[in-house]
Amino acid sequence: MAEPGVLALFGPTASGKSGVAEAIAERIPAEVVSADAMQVYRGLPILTNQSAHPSHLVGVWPLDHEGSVGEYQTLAHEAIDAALERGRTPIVVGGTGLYLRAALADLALPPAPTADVRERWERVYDGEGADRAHALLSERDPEAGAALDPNDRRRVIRALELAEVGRSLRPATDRLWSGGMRHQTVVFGLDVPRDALERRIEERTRRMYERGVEREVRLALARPLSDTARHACGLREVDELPREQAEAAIVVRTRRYAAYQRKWMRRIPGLVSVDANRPAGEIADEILHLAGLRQHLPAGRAG
RNA sequence: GGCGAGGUAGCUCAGUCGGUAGAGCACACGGCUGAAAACCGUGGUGUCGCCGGUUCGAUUCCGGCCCUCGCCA
Repeated sequence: MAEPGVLALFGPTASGKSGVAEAIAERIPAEVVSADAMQVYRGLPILTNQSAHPSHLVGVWPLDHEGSVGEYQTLAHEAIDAALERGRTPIVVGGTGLYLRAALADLALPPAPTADVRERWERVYDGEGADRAHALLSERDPEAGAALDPNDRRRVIRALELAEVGRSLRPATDRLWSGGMRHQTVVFGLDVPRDALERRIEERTRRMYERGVEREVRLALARPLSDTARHACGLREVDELPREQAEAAIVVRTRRYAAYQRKWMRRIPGLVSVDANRPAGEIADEILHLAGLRQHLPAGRAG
């Protein structure tokens, strides 16, 4: 059996993904590739919980850059392929389900909109109403119209943009999770019981303040921010609320995000679930064993 | 101790001129194709503080008690 070319790690916030990736990288020649829509940004390392361990696609975009999955996909493919060429195992570590998927597969992403086209459809949606915009969409792209709720402003506008250039938001093929991977890949899901995760989230939030998020956020907000970066969990809370309230609000938001990530975990086909409520080294050993990868430097740990 | 306000969902609160109740947030579930830590959809999870009275029927009206907050002692 061929050894897997790519390892992927997915799990909710605070499930210990980066620690496990790091432990794997200590055991085999590997390179970590991040699949996280917020850690790609440079300037909020504490808030977005960037790890000190070297990793591709962490901190590569300035905060005023309007990022996208499409752009990320290209960069991720380059990083993964380059690591393979160096004879190292890429470990794709993600928090963001869509980004992880884009890194591993070849999503046929439709073209990006031009600014004026988007603006025009936004005006239609906001000016003539959701129902009118949705009706217009149903005329031009009945399939997309049927699939979307008129209230889904973002997608209705996007679908109208695509219809204008002869594309569709609803291509018949290339469903999000049905396509194949670009390389031989095993995806591991890190599983942590909810109450344990809750404690880790609380702990992490407290530490963010000890490490100086308030200053970090103040500096970030003093400069232009893209809409994407503006949505980082906790940015508003740290800025607008006193510490105690902000901490509570961030814990709630992070918990909700973790639930959302668990949802993604459930729909990744072939995901191998791993108990992550134990030391990172143990998890790394199990993952390497399950993936059929031999450890190169078992030194003091050989069994 | 006296006066006043209040006790309804996990939280903040609305409401029922007597027919066992509903918003926001939280939570659960589902969707998602160049914004994904985003966006959209579905779902009410409840001893209406406790005990008694009036009533066919009380969370609602009456009495008592308990608790919280404020003001005065």
